[in-house]
Amino acid sequence: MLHVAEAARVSVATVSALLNGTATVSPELTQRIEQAIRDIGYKRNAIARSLKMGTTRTIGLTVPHITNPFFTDVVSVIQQAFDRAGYAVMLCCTDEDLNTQDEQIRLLLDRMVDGLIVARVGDGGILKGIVEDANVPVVLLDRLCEGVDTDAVVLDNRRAVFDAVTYLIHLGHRRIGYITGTSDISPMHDRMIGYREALQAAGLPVAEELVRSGNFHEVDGYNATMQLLSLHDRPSAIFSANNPMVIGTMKAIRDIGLSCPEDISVACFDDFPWSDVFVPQLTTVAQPVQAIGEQAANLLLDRLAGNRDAPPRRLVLKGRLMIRNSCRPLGAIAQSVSA
Amino acid sequence: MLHVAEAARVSVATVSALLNGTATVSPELTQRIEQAIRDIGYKRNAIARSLKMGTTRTIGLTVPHITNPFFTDVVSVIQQAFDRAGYAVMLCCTDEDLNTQDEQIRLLLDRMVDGLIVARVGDGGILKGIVEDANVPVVLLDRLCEGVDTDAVVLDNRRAVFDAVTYLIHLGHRRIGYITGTSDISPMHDRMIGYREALQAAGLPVAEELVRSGNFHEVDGYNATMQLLSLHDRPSAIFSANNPMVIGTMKAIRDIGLSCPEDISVACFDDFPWSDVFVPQLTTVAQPVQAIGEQAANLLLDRLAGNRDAPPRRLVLKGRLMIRNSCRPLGAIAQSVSA
DNA sequence: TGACAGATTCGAAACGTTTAGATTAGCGTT
DNA sequence: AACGCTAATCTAAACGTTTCGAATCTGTCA
Repeated sequence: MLHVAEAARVSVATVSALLNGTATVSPELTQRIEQAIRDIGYKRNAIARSLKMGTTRTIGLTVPHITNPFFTDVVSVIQQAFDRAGYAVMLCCTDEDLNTQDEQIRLLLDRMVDGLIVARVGDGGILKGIVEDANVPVVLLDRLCEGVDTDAVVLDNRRAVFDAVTYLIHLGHRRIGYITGTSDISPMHDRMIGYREALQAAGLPVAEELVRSGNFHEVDGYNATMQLLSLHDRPSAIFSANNPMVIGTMKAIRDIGLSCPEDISVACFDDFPWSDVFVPQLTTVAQPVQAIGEQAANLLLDRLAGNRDAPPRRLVLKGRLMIRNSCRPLGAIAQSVSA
Repeated sequence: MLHVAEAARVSVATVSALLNGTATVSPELTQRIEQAIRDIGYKRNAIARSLKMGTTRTIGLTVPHITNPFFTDVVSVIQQAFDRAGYAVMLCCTDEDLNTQDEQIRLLLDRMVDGLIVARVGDGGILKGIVEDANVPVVLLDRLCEGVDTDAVVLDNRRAVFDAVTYLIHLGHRRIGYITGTSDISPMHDRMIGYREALQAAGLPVAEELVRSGNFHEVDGYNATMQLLSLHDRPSAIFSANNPMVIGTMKAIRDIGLSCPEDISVACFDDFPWSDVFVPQLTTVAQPVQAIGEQAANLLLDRLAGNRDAPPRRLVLKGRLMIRNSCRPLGAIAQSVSA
């Protein structure tokens, strides 16, 4: 900017005024300055600007795994929304590890991000302190956090799983395997409640051996399914907690020599584009990813626009059961259906 | 830092020296300073640091679509690599649009990223000028760019498609539909050559009506497949350019009432975790995503480490044909196989 | 004619660091 | 006692902006 100012024979203050439109500058100087900018190929240094202004127009976004299609989609939506608003997005993957998450958040905070969207991992960590300091607004995505009172967008997980399990029960299933993620995050907790309530509502027992948990990876789903399938009285249906884990479930079913839905019915959380192009077409609980991403972005953008001291807002969205053909009717129902 | 210095009764220079280890500071002052840092909860402002140092320890990464699993995986690997090196990653999606890409790159450059990894889109744009200015190192990912001479990591696309099509020919297929992306980017160009060469090597004609192109989206794959399937003499096999497009292909096959591989064989570019868990298990060309991401990161990290004027390096990696059961043998071969 | 208002433009401080070079203190030598 | 050397610390300038308040200029009006 100094060079531009010299070349145009004006002060840097005038260049700045023109660039920001903060004061009127005469046509003549405007012309000279614009010419100088073109000649020099000047680009404003956003770092210096950030330092002075105290805002970077950059936000931080952390997710456990970007390769999980649910997060991929949400990240994509969020990125677009902030892009439209002129913000840059720094993306971090925490790999479901609390220490990693804390490091990443520190990294982002060091770089003075204006706000944070966090699909958190583990419990606690530095997140709580950050929200309490209230220097940078934080929006929780997908997962609430005990004792952290801030804006959040989540699914009605309890209800979503309740509906899915109830659907399986209506098909005649009595022993329904349930594969969950690590229990320390809110969605897994709520979904488990939905599972139990659905069984109870139908007067069915909750058999603890039918509940398995894993750390969200394909291999965890595989192992959990193997365990379920080698039970003496194995389940006739399995509900799996997310996309990577259901892939493990399908592989386990294949490897053990069974097939879906003939021998075992499968449903899972999270829908994806190819859910219905292969055989079996998977019955899933679709999350409104577009809405989730947009709402999270909007909550943060609203804070960034200055609405700092409104009370924390919590948005709860509804999932949608996508019934396809990976679950088959059992017993009497099967007969009436096939009749 | 000023407050810390005051609280510890030292100068800011000493605090800085301690923090950066650029000079020895006495045990006594060290202790006072550390105490003050704890008391105040001081965090160094990376923006001010960046301004002074001229480096942000942040890189920019642009991809056409993060929801394409290929890019998702590569982004994930790259993000991890830079995270390990203490860099932050700003992610942008260009949506296969040159103007968007130019805007995003400008946004990143404004923010003084130290380097750029670009899976480019369209042709030209501001990319060329940036590489020539040589202020920030650029690594091209997946796609080369005419006239832009810089580090790059790409696949041997010609060879990969040559192998895949040759495989189909060996199965007895003679009319092989080919669905490509927009032809202005290098991989699509090279792959097309691979397709033609494979046909020619087998003495087969290249029928132009069997070649269709689309803009990488599911719907484009759907439309292209519909066109291929409604040809008078329809192909017995289809090779589809990427993951979203092959989903469209599978949907079109289903909607038209055919099935794969019985009526039509399908293969595609890019492998993904669930390629082999559903029916049919897709035959694909797997790209070494891990290696691609790591190499791209390494090239850039090397430049960032100061190796600025080494000549541009171009890494060409090999794809791998993953043979599954979405392609069936035809004619005489089919008989000998089933015999 | 002189004072005043409004429109432009400018000088300089500030944002929070890093760092070159100056200063100071401590200590062994001669 | 004077000197030089080393180690520790400090002063102040710089990075590239924004912005406050002051300065200048041009008319206008009493």
